[in-house]
Amino acid sequence: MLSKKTKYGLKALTYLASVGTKEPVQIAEIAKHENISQKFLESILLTLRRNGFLGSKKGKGGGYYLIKEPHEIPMTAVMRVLEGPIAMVPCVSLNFYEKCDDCPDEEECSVHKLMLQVRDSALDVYRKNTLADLIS
Amino acid sequence: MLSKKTKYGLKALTYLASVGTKEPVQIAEIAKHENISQKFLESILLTLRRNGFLGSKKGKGGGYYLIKEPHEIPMTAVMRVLEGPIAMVPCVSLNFYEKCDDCPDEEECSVHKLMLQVRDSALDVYRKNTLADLIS
DNA sequence: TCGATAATCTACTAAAACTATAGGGTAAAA
DNA sequence: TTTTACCCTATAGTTTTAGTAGATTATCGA
Repeated sequence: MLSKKTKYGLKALTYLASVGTKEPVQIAEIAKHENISQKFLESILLTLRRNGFLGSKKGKGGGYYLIKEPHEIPMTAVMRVLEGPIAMVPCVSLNFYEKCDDCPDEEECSVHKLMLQVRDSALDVYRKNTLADLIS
Repeated sequence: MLSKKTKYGLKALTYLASVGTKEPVQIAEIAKHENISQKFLESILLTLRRNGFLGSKKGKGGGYYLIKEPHEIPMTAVMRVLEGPIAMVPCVSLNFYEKCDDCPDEEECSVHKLMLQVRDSALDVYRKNTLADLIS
């Protein structure tokens, strides 16, 4: 299940992209437009800023804005920051690999075999979608 | 993240399939072979039985066994029973559809648009894999 | 320059939900 | 009467989803 954090984060990014301008947009405006708890959104936008997706400006006329162009923001990057690993099991993760402690042989493991395919197919989708593709 | 319930369930099914025979296999044997907490596995096998994947036999010589042939068990069915909906958001779920209460227009929603593709790609994988495909 | 105001930033807390597991007893089959 | 699945309950731990309180920084008007 997709976490609300990711859901809200995606919606916020989409909103910022759809606004188009590089002018800062206030948290309150995003929260209201997308029906998101403002305080929760606050922390989400913060992590998006810390990870290089957003810039921010304090004080009057402040807010958040996209640093890059929407078509330069692949969903792989967004998902990894908001939702974590794309793989459903650490043993098939590209960026967060971990060996299963219960599994003696990865090559023989049915879960590994299946989840490798799932990861690849999800990766395909996330790679071919940028933020620009999600705006209608 | 894949739950351990699903992981263990898949491993148990794979083990039963790899044994080949229709003879009942005890919970303890499966648990030991796959390094699974026996008590936890117990409840997992129970739900697999209730959902028509396994048969069981009590008493001496009892245990669990596959009801169908491995190639007749698609991963879609297994995943839906163990992990729940394949979709990451209810609004793109085929079998568990629910409207988002915060989202005014699904057609315009970026999350909807992205997760629809993710669902379809995952569905592809699960549909073309049966239990038989996971045995090496 | 000095405050007032507007906004982000930070840390702490907490309720709720979910996950994984353990315990103990019941029922049925051999 | 032994062996096994079955069933119910509890619980520790983790994650999620926020809410609260205030600090910090930038802008603007006087």
